[in-house]
Amino acid sequence: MSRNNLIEKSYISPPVDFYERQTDVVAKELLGKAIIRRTSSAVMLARIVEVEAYFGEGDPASHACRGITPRNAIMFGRAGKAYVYLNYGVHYLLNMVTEREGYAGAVLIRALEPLSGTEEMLKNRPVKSIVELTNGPGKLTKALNIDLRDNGVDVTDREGDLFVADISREKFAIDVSPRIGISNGKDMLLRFSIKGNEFVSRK
DNA sequence: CATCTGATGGTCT
DNA sequence: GACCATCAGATGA
Repeated sequence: MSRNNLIEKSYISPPVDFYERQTDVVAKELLGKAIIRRTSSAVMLARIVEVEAYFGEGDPASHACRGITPRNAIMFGRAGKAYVYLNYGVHYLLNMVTEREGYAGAVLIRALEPLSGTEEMLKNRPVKSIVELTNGPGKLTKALNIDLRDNGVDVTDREGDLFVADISREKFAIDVSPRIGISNGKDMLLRFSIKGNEFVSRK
C-alpha cells in the first residue's frame, strides 16, 4: 500500500461539483487533465486528450436513452464516479459520470497521452509505437488495466487506485471533431479533443 | 491510404 | 436473437 508522495502532494483532483454539471461542459474541461492509475507495482499517469459526451433521455447514442437498467444505473447516480462496461464482448470502456443525482450523463474517455509509468502500460499492452498505446477507448483501458472491478469507483478520491488529477493550469485549444461513423440516428454524439494532439484516436 | 470483417459476451427486447 | 460508445489484421489501390 505504498503511495507516491509526489503525486499526492502536487496534484489536486477535481471535486464532485466539477462533474455535477452539464455533460458537454465537463467533457471539454476534462481535456488536459490526467488519469492516475495505481497498481501494486506502479503508478501510471496519462493526459486526457479525447472525450465524448453522452446524455440521458433524448440522446439515442447513450446507454441511458431508454431509462435506468442494471447496467447503466451508475449513470443516474452521483457524479464523479467511473462507469466501466464491456463492449463488443471484447473491450472495457471508461466513462466519468456527470450531472446531478437522478440525471443520466457520462463522458467517455476516448484517448490518452502517456506521461509516466509508460513501461507498465507497455507490459499491459505491448505495441511498437507509443502513439498506439492509448489512442482509443478500448486500448487505454487495456494499458491501464481497467476492467469491471473499477465500475463505480470514486474518481475524485486521491487515495484510490483510479482518479482524475489536475496536472496543469494550461489551457488547451479544443477541437470539435466532425461526426464520424454515425449511421443509425445517433447524431447527438459530442466528441472533443485537444487540438493537434497526436494521440487522438481518429481524425 | 481506405474499406472490410471476425472476434466475443453482456444486455436488452 | 439482435445489437453494440472497438480493435487488429487483411486486402486492394
